[in-house]
Amino acid sequence: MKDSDYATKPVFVKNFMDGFKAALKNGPHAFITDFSKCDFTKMYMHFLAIREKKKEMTSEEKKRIKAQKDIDEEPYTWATIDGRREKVGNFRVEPPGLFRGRGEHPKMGKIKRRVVPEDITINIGKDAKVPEPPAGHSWKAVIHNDTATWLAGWNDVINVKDWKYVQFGATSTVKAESDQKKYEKARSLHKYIEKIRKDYKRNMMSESKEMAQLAVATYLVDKLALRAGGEKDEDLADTVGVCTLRAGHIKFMDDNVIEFDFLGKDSIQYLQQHKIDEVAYKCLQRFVQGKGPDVDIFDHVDPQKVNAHLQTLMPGLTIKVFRTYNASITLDRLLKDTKKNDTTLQKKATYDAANKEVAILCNHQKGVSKAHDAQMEKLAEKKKDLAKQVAEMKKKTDDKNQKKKLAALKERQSKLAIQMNMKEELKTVSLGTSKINYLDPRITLSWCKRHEVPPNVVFTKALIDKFHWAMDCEMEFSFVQEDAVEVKPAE
DNA sequence: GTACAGACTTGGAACAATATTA
DNA sequence: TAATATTGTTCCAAGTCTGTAC
Repeated sequence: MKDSDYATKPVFVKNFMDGFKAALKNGPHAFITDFSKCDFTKMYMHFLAIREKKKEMTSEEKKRIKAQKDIDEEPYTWATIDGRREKVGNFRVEPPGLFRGRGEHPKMGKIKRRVVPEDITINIGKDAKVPEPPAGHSWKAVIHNDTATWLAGWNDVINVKDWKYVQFGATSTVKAESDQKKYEKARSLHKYIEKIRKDYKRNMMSESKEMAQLAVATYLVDKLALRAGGEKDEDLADTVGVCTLRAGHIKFMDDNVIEFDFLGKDSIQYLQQHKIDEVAYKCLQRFVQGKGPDVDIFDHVDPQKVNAHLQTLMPGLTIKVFRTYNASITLDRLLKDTKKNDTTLQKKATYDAANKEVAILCNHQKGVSKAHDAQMEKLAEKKKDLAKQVAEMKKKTDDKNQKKKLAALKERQSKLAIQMNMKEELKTVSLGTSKINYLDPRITLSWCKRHEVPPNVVFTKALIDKFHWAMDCEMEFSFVQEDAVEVKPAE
């Protein structure tokens, strides 16, 4: 924490000091009140030393320790549901520490106290043996709710209204079934999408402000894959989604182009310009008219209303289904460009390019790694060096292998160029999130079958396990069902 | 209709393991 | 073979959405 930039944020420092002072209040160190006079170097060095020691261990030592840890934890990693023994996801409670809220979170730096057995509610079958709490302790409660899938839970110690749950792991039947349902729902949206698009285009012109806002909000959700944007408490970071967009978050440019600039989930900036539907553009101008930058654009609707309207058009449809639908159908469409005779490596590049497109659509970002610039510089050095080698080789007219060597050098040059390009382009784009949450695995796996690409080229072991339910999908699987008519993306 | 608790999914960062390069 | 880069996994914060109570 010391070398992260949290320690430079006043809110963080204040919250931390409030907690720290309270902890010291009745002891011999109660005189400590000023953060700037505190020197945590000794503690820092201590933890640094532990980390160094870990690094120095031989891989055999590391393996031995890991194996022992696995044995110790084994009893806690399984639970039985409907007679099946299945993997538990997060079986450990969260350890004490300092709260690391994202963005400008008003509670960042608060001390997260230890969670004790007395905080924990156990949810277990009526006749099952209740796990023993640690000696001298007892559980807060033991309940038998067989309509919920969580195994244990406690009130979060920072946002007390929130609950934290112990859940089954990604490979479990409950998770697999719900994942499957999610993708089937997104897939069936395709059958309704034309009707829905017609509906919102018509309603944009409605006299009713609520109807018009409903329509424009749905349009933005469909076209830009934005999130719903529920109302948030004051004591959380100020982030927004469609329904909570404020006038200051959009700028009207020429030619029906709108610039969106707001902080979304996890305080990730959404900064994109889009040419949008002419009527929607005019509607938005009307919605913001006379409003200051801090006033809601969609003051007549909220996610509940949008979802209720969507459900009049398709059973079970909600805003987030559009994200899944548009992500999956984009992958489906782009993978069609895969060339039959390409090498596996080239096919993977096609896949990654499609994946990247989806990540940009969903605005999945990551921070630029600290080493990025240095790494790029290194590659640039390499590029220079290669250029020099090429120039020298060109002079060696007496070398009978000159042509061959030159070709090899050129090949290395082009590979390096592609590598540099990719690295720069992906420095802020996160590909993993859409793979885990938005892309129907059957699109990927059927593509693997058709193009003879082993699944582990595009999926990690954990993902292959998570998507076990999709492994035996048909080679001809198509996200767009056969009986569906052709539909173009939202304009 | 609205507010809120409850339950579950989604998300980036940190950390760990593995692969690649010098 | 060590240093560095890349890939994979874990952690836990932060969303969405449903059901219920008034």
